[in-house]
Amino acid sequence: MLEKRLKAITKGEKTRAGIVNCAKQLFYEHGYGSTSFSDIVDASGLYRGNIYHYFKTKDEILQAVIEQHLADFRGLMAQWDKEIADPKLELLAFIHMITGRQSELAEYGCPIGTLNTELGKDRRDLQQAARALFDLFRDWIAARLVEMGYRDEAASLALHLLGRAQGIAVITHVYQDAKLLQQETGQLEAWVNKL
Amino acid sequence: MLEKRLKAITKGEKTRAGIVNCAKQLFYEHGYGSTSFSDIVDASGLYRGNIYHYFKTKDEILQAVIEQHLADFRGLMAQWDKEIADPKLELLAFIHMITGRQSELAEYGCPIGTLNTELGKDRRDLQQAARALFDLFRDWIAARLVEMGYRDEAASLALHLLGRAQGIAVITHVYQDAKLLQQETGQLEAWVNKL
DNA sequence: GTCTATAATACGATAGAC
DNA sequence: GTCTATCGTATTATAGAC
Repeated sequence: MLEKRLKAITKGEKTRAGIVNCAKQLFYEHGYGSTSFSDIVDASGLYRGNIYHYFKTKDEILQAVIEQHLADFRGLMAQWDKEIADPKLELLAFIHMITGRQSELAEYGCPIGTLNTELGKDRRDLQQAARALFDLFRDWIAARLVEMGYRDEAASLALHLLGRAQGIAVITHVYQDAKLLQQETGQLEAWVNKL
Repeated sequence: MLEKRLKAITKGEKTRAGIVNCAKQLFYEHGYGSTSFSDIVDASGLYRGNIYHYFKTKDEILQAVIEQHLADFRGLMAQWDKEIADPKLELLAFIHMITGRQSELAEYGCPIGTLNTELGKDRRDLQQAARALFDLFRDWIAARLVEMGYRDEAASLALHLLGRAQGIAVITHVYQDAKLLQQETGQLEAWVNKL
């Protein structure tokens, strides 16, 4: 029992995390609707009943996937906040993240944008949860802009930056061309530098 | 027989057009994957076999829907070309189209962007056809920019404008807020005016 | 060209043994 | 917590009468 309390990750939690990570990747690559429960079963190497032991429905898996995305990005932002003092350089780090993931973006689009776009059409209940991913970036960007001296404009400037990034992701995905991403992120960097 | 040749639209063509228009709306509102064949049956008021008489598969319906979109937008562009002499004012008409459709965009996103995003994930064969919608706008915008004196930059500026429009559509859809669209299109208009 | 019945399969979800 | 078998439904598509 002591051992159990000391160990941060139990076996069950590890299994659960494996399911979530498999589903996260599948949902990203094929979309939520196009990923079947059996796809998750096959990719995870587990059995159907085993997965249903952790999640009552496929929708619940998506909820966990969204929370995992949130945790991932919060980790990234915490790292930026820790390592980079200048808020403008932090915003450039955000753009650098996009260029660093250019091949994935060209193949599957933006993980948070494509998810919200899919769910926004006829699963608004779930899209409301996925929207938190946009809020996370919007608020973090706005906070950096406040640090830079922008006050009233911070919120709208943050959405502008986020929108530009989304537009770049869509174009890159549609044309599956990372070169387009590089051209456009260059202009977005210039926009940030002029702030 | 003479009568048949003189009539531009036969009964069969009218039925076919009805199917395509129903499917176009359903695909836009709910996505291609989430729209079942039965949904199209119900919305069209026809019978299953009747629809299968015109289209062998659901994918074929999508092909026809994409061609309908192409025809719709070609019609719009032809109208702009006819009525507006100044190429810069034509680009502003393009942006004005976006603001004019703000409520649909907030509810369902951009019809061509969301379609390409969905198909780009695991139906690349169909996305290749849907990409023609992006090409249509890209080429039309680039042609206007050439008229304005831009030569080498026309292609990349066209993709920039298209990307910005897509980004605005995504943000508007995610937050289901037409006000955001108005703010951002205002900035995009300013960008065009500065050209 | 219009209509109905149904095939064949994939889906999410459940039951219950171990 | 691990595994298998199966239910009920929805799916795309076909067959064939009218």
